[in-house]
Amino acid sequence: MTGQASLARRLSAWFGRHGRDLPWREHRTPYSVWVSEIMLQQTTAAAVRGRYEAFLERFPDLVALARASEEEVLSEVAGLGYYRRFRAMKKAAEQLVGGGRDDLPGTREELMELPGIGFYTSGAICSLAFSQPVPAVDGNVERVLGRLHAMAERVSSRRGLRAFEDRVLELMEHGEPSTITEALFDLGATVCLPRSPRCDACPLQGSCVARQQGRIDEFPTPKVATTMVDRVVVVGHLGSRRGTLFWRRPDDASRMPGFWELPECWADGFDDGVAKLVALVEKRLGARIALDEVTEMNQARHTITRHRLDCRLISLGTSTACRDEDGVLWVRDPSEIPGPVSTITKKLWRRPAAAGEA
DNA sequence: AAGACGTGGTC
DNA sequence: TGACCAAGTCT
Repeated sequence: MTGQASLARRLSAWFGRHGRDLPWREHRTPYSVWVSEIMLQQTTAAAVRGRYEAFLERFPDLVALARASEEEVLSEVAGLGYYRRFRAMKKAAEQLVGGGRDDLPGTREELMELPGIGFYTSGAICSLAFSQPVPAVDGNVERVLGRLHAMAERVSSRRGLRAFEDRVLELMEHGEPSTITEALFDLGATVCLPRSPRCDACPLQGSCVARQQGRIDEFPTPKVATTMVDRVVVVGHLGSRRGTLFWRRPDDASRMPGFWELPECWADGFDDGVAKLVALVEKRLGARIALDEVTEMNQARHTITRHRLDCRLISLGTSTACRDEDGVLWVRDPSEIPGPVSTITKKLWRRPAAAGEA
């Protein structure tokens, strides 16, 4: 009651003075909120800053997004990671426009029926775009409220999420929903930091249970670290009169579906990877590749989720006769590719080592 | 409910 | 360097 009202008031006042100035807060429509929320999923504000405006310029509204090709959309966001979210967003736009709409629906239930929109994003759209009292519990909110109330649960469980949403709802009874949402984001991002929080700058310091108990570092309860796996990725450079071979990853690939890349093969060891890569390329192109001696052209490190990758670019020589088929392209430079290009391929290509000639 | 999915930045 | 983190969703 008065406790919650006081928290909401302090939070709102703090936000008025210390809230961040961000591009996606300038003019807000349901569509622009949606776009920014998708881009910001598991992605730093710094990374999104450089991409948000270009995206909105290229796809200004729901109808433009629905009309665009998936290749165009992925090209616009290549490098941001977690590409399923953008494919889902594109599908959702098609569904909505195909159903005769020209903007997002205004209820959490309808929003959550759309691909790529879950509890968090539906709450963000409802509170930020429609000023509805619907919680949007992200990592910031989990940390701020987890410490404030010394909550042992995590939002990863259904019960945990419910508990956090209930706390946000209490605040929203005493404050403007969009202000509460953004204040919690910003407090988490600039004051209630994961490590070394700046508690002396916090408007809620007097009410923070974790702080009173000297247990700030115990909330949220740490996740179990996932163990990393080392793999080798052998990547092949195959030339012809028309340039270098690139191909398109299948639409049902678990990683980076629809992205263009130099042929690559994951393996436990280099030699193993080379053999697999040669077999793969021969099979798909119907070509014959004779490697008497492997020449390494470039090398790079890359990480994909829990995989630590040692990426090696090797020369597969020059092909004379290759059949053309869908999803295969010969180009002089990756920039000529009419679609999104895999980051590994870009890393290996960008730094053609001294021996890049073959 | 745990694990997959990208990438870049920080301490 | 390595561990951890960033406005999550889906299976």
